[in-house]
Amino acid sequence: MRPLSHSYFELPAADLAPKLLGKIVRKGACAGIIVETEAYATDAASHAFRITPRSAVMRDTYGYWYVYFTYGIHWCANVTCDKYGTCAVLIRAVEPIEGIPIMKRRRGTDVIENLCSGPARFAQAFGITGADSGKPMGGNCGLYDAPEILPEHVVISKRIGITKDTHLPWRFHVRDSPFASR
DNA sequence: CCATAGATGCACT
DNA sequence: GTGCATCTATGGA
Repeated sequence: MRPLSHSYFELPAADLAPKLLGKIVRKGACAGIIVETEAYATDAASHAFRITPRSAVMRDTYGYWYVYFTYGIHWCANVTCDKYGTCAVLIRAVEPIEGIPIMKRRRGTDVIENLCSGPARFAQAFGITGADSGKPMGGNCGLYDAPEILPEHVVISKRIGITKDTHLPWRFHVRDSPFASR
């Protein structure tokens, strides 16, 4: 399994987000196919709207993990990108492929469709936390190459769970995937 | 099926 | 002190 070419991460988030659909994400014994992403740039909904110590990795890197804690409970995992800008792609849902028993144990459910169908569910199932933030792709945790999803199978819609700049069509998911969020 | 409330803690203002 | 790039349980139709 070949690591995703570093040139992918040079792209702005809105270009990279649909290209990550169909690619493999792996951490340790867990692996899956990315089926839903969102792009965040310097729009008002993004943590990069104003750079803080937490979000500085979005400005300073591309091809790194940016993992943040929210709602007192959840971790959400992004891939930083854009060689010349400040961007990240949020991984919102994944189709589980390997390490499914581990995911079931971490998530506390046997329902496969619920293991990784949401950004915090995915992070919990894969064991991704703040300890992974600020690290480059590769090693224990990274993205791997796989065939692209055909454009006619990519659904473009508005981002979910935000209150600002809700009009931007920056959510991408695989049509009819039972593993996407709802 | 849908809608709402509560959890829970940290970053940021 | 405010507000989350969320999830789950619960209650009603």
